[in-house]
Amino acid sequence: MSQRFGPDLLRGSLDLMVLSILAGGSTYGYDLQQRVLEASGQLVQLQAGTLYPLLHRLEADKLIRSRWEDSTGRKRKWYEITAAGKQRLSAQTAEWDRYVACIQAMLAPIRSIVTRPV
Amino acid sequence: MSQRFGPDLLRGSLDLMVLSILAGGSTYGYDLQQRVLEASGQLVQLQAGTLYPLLHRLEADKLIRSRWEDSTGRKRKWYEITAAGKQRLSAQTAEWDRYVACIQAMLAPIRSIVTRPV
DNA sequence: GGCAATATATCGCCAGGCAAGCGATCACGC
DNA sequence: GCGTGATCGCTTGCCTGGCGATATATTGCC
Repeated sequence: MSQRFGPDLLRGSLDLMVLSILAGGSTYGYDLQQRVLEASGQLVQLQAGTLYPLLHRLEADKLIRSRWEDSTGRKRKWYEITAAGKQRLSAQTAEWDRYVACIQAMLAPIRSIVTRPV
Repeated sequence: MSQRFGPDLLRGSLDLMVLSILAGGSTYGYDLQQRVLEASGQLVQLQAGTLYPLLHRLEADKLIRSRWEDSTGRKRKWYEITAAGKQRLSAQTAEWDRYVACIQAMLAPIRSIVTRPV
């Protein structure tokens, strides 16, 4: 199992991850957790104490919508991305891209200098 | 002037930026602020209330070292990166690269779907 | 003298990740 | 039946760290 990422790194893009997963199809919390884990190559282990407050926040912001479903045997809360959520996703993806480009540019000079491995 | 980045995005990599600047040469706080601003294409405006606590934190962790200097006319506090700081920089750069790759992979599927601009 | 820029610093607010814990349900083996 | 572990949702409290506001002093310019 490779190393996980620090909380501060994740902070910027957990919304992004969740929204992107939901953009690929509706699902419920627990499954979302598994999907993020898998999609990240076991690197992002979304904790329950992180996931549920996050979902509630996104719902409060009308970016996602929820519905209890028990017809599938088990009582689960399904989440679906809204139109506003898709807009946010695309905006946030764009911001992410700009950010990455920005940091890469800042790191470029030192990549050649500090390539001394421990 | 392009849009700035949200605090949550910056949170993951401000240390990285400061260390990378200092790896390129010693300098003092205020100048560092200007350098980050310039190096980021005016996108990262490091606030004083962010910068100084950050520098103190890095110093407490022995990643940088400081020295008051007033021989250059003005009294300024110069910061220099330590050996431990360089190691941290290289480790954090590696983590950043892994993180970016991870997120890019997660976003890849939705890039083709949600390309509907507002 | 007045005012902006330079230079460092601190305080309090607040958002949010996360550990820990809770309660409930379901499947499986014994 | 009964324990055990996975599934499923949720909450509380801690702690970190960016940021606005504010303080303070110096320098240069008009």
